[in-house]
Amino acid sequence: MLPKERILEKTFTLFHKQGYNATGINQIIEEAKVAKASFYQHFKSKEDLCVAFLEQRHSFWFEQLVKFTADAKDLNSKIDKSFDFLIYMNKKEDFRGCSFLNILSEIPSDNVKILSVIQNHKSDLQIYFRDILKDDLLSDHVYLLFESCIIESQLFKSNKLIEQSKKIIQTLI
Amino acid sequence: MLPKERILEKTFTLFHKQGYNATGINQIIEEAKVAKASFYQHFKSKEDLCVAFLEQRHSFWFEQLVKFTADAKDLNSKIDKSFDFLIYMNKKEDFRGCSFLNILSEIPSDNVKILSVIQNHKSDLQIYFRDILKDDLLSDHVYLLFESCIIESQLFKSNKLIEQSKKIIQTLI
DNA sequence: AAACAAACAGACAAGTCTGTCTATATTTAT
DNA sequence: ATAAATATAGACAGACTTGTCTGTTTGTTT
Repeated sequence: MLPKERILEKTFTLFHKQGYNATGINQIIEEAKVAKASFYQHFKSKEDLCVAFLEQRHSFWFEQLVKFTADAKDLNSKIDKSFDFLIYMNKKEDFRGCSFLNILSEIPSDNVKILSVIQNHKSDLQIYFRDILKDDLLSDHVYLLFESCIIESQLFKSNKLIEQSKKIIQTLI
Repeated sequence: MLPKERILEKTFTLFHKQGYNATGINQIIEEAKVAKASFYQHFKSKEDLCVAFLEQRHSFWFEQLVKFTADAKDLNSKIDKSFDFLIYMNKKEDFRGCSFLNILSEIPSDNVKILSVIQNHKSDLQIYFRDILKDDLLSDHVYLLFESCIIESQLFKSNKLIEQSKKIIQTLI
């Protein structure tokens, strides 16, 4: 496995687990067993690594979501399974929430480079629901519930409001 | 004005504007014109200051919300005005979002002291909607929309999804 | 006026961080 | 095999962090 791959692999777990600011370059290169000079050959800065991380996380997350909801036959169960995906991820990742929203809170608000990667990710999620539901108001509605489900389950370390949202959506569609 | 008050006043703006980790004790005491030894006489650690900040922010925020929605005559306009409050705050505070959720993303997930202050704040918000709407499912529904409105307007620096939520809620009540 | 408490300035410890550098070693390609 | 690219270890700069400490000055209360 190449150094760059080892860096990205370690970054993937550490940034998500500890957050951006709490994870130092030194920890990453130590655990990835890569020299510091090698690190800076592949990534010109920590910010650069952050962008690479978010792009990787974007692909990973959507792949998992699509896979998880693949066997849903109708529109209704597709949405339902999407919320089950959150429960699945909470268990898998111990209620650490959304890397994108977490990093949003960690960067200064004028960091356009990172901000736009986060915005793109969430726009794609909005589109995901729009493609399923074919209705702007309804899909935004579901998107907003989905987003708060991520936040609230991270905050209270509980899936309670996800279950509540599933009930709510039953009354909508 | 006493040193402790000057500290809290500066902390109030700096923590909200720059975030918790990006704001150092040194900056706070310098701008508050307080000696470092004096600071540590009033607050035993930065974490201690963070709790004091969040408690102050909690009072401030709810006071503002109650005042803003005070003249709403019926249930429907009370909710509507609550969402208008978000637009008002976004303008006033330049889309910096929720201090509680921002700090949630900045602290390690095992910091129970700070976490519980954040949880209490959000529980009170949940109760706020429950008291207005007297219906668990509906109030949770509105609470979840409200929460995502805060997040999304911070992310996209736009009130668009707040307006969208107001439309959505018209169809619910 | 004397005594006590509180605030002051600012040096300092001990650690963190990102990013640069030198110099050596290993791998890959021609 | 020779040359070029890539990886290594690790010292180092320079700036930051929180928190402690000493010693001085101000203000209040008795």
